[in-house]
Amino acid sequence: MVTGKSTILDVARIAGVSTATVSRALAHPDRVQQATRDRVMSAVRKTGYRVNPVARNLRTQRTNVILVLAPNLANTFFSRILSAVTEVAASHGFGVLIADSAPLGDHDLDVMDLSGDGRADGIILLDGALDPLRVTNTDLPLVMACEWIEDSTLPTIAIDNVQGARLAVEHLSALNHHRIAHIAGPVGNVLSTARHDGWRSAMQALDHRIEQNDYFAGDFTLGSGVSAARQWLAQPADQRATAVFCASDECAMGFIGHVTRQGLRVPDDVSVVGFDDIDLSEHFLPSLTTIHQPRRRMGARAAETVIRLIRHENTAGADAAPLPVELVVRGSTARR
Amino acid sequence: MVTGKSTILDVARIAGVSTATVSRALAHPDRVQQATRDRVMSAVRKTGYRVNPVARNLRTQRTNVILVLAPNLANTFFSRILSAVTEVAASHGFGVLIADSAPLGDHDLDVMDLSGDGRADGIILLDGALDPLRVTNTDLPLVMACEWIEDSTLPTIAIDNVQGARLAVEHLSALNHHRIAHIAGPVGNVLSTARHDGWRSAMQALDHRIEQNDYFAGDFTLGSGVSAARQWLAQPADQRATAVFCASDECAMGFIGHVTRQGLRVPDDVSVVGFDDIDLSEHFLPSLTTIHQPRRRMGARAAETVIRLIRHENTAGADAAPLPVELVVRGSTARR
DNA sequence: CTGAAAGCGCTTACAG
DNA sequence: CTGAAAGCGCTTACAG
Repeated sequence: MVTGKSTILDVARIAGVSTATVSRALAHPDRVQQATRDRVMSAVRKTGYRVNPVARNLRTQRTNVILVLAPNLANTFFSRILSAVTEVAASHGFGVLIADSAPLGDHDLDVMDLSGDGRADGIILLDGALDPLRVTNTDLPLVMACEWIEDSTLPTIAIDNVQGARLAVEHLSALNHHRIAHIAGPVGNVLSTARHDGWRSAMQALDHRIEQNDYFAGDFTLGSGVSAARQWLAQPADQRATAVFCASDECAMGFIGHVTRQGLRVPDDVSVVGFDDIDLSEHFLPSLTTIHQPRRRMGARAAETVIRLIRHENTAGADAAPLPVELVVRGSTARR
Repeated sequence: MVTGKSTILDVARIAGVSTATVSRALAHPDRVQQATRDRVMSAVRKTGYRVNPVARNLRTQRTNVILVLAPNLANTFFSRILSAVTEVAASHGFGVLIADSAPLGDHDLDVMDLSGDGRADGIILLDGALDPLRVTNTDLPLVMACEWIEDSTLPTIAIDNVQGARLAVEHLSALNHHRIAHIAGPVGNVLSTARHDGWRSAMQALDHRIEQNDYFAGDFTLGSGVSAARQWLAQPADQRATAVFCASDECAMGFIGHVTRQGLRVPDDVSVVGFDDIDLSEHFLPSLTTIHQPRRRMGARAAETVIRLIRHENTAGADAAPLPVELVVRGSTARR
């Protein structure tokens, strides 16, 4: 019997008790007499009453929700992280709300925004390009995950991107490749920078010269893999890098797709390594050699960390060592 | 100069005005004298004040947010829909919050939940398995998108799934395939059912018999494509379907990946059609023939519809005809 | 075990 | 143009 939205007062009237009792019957059933509780519950059913979360939040100063701010929901990389966050949060009694952080960058969020206090008890920020001071009003616990902010002291869950790049380069080098090109991620992004650095330093450590044409700009997308492939193909065949390390799996797939359609073969004509190990990588043709990121663990750890912060529990180890990455050798790389 | 969280009262005191004036200076600058406004703004800056959205929502009974409930954030299919929703919403002054609808199915959300009134002004529900009566407290405008609920009168934005399946089958038939198998989506899902029906009726209309072994259970995932491929391969080579229509692109990629790794070739040995046209489909090897869904348009239309509902504007045409699908012929299908 | 009352942080008629 | 006051829908000490 649902009729319009009813408040706690409606329920109280029907049950013949005070609103305080209704509230207690719902939140602390043991603190109200059995008979009273029954009357309340029946009134709740009769009215279809549900507590207004906003009113409750305002009163209790808690929301039991964690807000996740992601830079790009169109990036398949985040999905598994989000589901891990949701799971862990649920097991601690928190709900998870997700918002695209891109709009926040544009607008002026000085005074009003999606993320402010009151809507959430804590924030997980996946976007290293956002100024966290602008994201939240001072007091809200905030943890960074995946990306990070240089010189900040925020608790951060991330992998060792430099090491990931190094593993890729060493693998290729061990297969006798010396000319190893790199297709980078978006300029300015911390992940791009770290992977780029890892590539450069590993090349140097192995005494492989980096040719001027072996760096390709990109942005993690399929499309950027395609356009890098075009540029690479435009180089004289005998002067091309024999292997390519891509800043993301999607980019690698774009590269392989284009190059293959142009008649070359991977890995026979060129070896390719990705980064991320998204679900599709093992099913791609050829299956993709890549750097595995523990996405579930990152999500879970991020959730645990904010929750601990929210509860003022010991946070030691929160910003501990980066999570380990792993080289997964599959079909897109071969001995030269 | 940010020091703890400050309230409107702090600002008022510093500016030497009432809280009413602070509120007005922020929300309706034109209604307060220039000089006063300046004092308020400077106090705002000094305190780092941001309005508490929860308090405002409670007072105004509006949130300016739209909540999107998605069944599975790990499904790459939703990302583009979500970004379209976010864009359109932003252009109308609404923020978008996203939540995983899966946990809602489990728990008892009779009394408290993520989606209740107060947190959002309207809901876009992408999950046809959820009972919308339980999702929202009566009054919140709700529109279904992608999936729908049989026999409900909710405004619904969807494509013609039966027609999509039909296009796939007709394409394959025109390429001289008569044995066209189907790998289905999850049982009970409206999309699965519609695509399955479309396959069956198209086969019938074309006078192609459906062999008992030509239906494979699945669930839209890569993995389900792989296991269908195993079953298909287990059939005697001369008794297998020569073409497969998959309920999703991911499933098709899983099928192609496995079958190729087992030494067969697509499309030479078997033609495959997917459904969705996700970003990767054109880059996959072979590129995937599939049914294109206008994901951006669906997201945009869903957003426009809820917003119109929220504003009590004319909703005519909201549940108009389904959006058109389109066959995209690429490399995974060939003449038999 | 239950109720009256205060208060969470805002906004908005209503006066002036 | 500005302020005092009420009220959005709850919860929680505090009495009884």
